[in-house]
Amino acid sequence: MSTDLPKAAGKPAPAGTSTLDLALHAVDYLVQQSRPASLAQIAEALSASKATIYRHLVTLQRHGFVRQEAETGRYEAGIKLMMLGEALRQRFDIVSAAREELMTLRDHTGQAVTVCAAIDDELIVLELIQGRTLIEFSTRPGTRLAFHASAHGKIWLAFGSQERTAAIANGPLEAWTPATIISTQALLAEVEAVRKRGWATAPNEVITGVNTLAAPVFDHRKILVGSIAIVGATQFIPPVPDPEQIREVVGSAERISRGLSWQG
Amino acid sequence: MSTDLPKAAGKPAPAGTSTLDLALHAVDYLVQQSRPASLAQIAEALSASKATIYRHLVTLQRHGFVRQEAETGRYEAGIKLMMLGEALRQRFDIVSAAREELMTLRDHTGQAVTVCAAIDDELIVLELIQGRTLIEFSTRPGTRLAFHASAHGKIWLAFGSQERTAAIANGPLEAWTPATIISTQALLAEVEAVRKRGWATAPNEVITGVNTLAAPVFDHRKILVGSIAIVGATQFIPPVPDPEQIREVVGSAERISRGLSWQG
DNA sequence: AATGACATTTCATTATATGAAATGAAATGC
DNA sequence: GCATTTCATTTCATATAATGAAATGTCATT
Repeated sequence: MSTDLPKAAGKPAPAGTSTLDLALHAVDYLVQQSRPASLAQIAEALSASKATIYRHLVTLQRHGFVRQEAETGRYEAGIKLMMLGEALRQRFDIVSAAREELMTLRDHTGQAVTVCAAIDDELIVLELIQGRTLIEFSTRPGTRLAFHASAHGKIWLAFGSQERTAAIANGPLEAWTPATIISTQALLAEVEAVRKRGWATAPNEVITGVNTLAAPVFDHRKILVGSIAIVGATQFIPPVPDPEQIREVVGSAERISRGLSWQG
Repeated sequence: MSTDLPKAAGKPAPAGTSTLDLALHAVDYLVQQSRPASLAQIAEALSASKATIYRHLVTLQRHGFVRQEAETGRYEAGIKLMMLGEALRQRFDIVSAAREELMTLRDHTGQAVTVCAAIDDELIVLELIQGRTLIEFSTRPGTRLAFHASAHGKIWLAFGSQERTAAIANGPLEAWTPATIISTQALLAEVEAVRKRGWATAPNEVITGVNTLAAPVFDHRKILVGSIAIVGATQFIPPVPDPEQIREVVGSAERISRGLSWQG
């Protein structure tokens, strides 16, 4: 019974480095904690010895990923993570290409404006410009959105890769609110409708009382590279938005797309 | 970006983990690159073997710190860094305590509003609310500011720890523009003036043509926990700001401080 | 002074990361 | 269509480098 098929069932050798794995778990742990954690606490949470964790924290600290409270000696996540996050955000062409247009969109509609991009199986907010009323939930840059339960997500399902759309539609669809679409059929129908009309909404699907109106941004190859949206209370952005609002959002998206075409 | 020097004379053993050190350097490298990098390229840049780097990248990828381009197999920084950065930002009490007040401040002044906090020897932007005119440079959350060359920085020098103020004033003072204060004496005099009047400006000191007007936010123990500011072109925020602008900014800062007192 | 709660260091032990070279896979050139 | 180049990936023997238990240092609090 020679079962020497390496990748048959389980994974005996994950082919990585366990030292690094432990250290990264420590970073994750520290980010999750809202208060600085003691060395013993971290060691216990990760089932490692204090000495090991200590050495890793020293190295992480040298790199700025972790910082130590001067008074208590406790450890917490380092602000370098914020700097790295911002550096990463800047890499998306759409962020710089869209700036002025997004300000105009906000001023014309009065609503908050957001920009999203999908990377692999993650949909992430890249930009938020606050409108007249304060929108805080699920809109900060760095936030992850659900493909099936957000207007941005529907844009990506409608105009992004078909593989992703199939995978998402067939996967489990979590209900964020009672209005979230959780049936595969209903989702595919909605996505088809979005593709036809060129814009998407998600009234009450992320947070009850909040609606979003999104449109796609394409690059010079007509490949989807981002989505923009206005976000606001349902009283300002109705489930069926004003034609004027739709015109503004779709028009902005088209102008940004045109701007991206020039970069060849 | 300078992480460490080998400490020529003092300590022969740096007391860390070299494996982790290498992996963190890889993350730094990938964040700095604007394009995805090949395995060989990373290995060469870090003077390590491809096998080693490969294993580290696999582990980093499992944790989301790194991602691999599907087509080319090249590696780039992962969006998890953005998510961690945002999670970290949320931890600052002042961010949630100040939200509504900042919106009001923006609407009253029409200018962009920023919030900063200092951690150890870093001054970092935590929040930006765009005004009527677009302000982009040195104002994004996650950006690091110079203590001696920003209105936020002067607030921290005036109302923060005296050790830091002494260290910064005696350290090298880089000139960002011709107007940046680079003399220790001039800086200390300016800081003293800021302490007396309760607000700070930095006209043309960060970027020529841009001015910032900042004020301190204290917690219930009267300890400085943040600074808020309006940022705009010098034509909107003159080197000597309007009394009305000063009243708005200082008033907002005081109301946020009052809000923080209730959290005991 | 004595205690306790913590971060830090030491040190022997071996588990584990390592690099050279082989392999596989996919473009590119002739 | 075959040879060549350029990658990422895997293998494997070896020694480096990470590890945990326990000792030490440090700073409060009693």
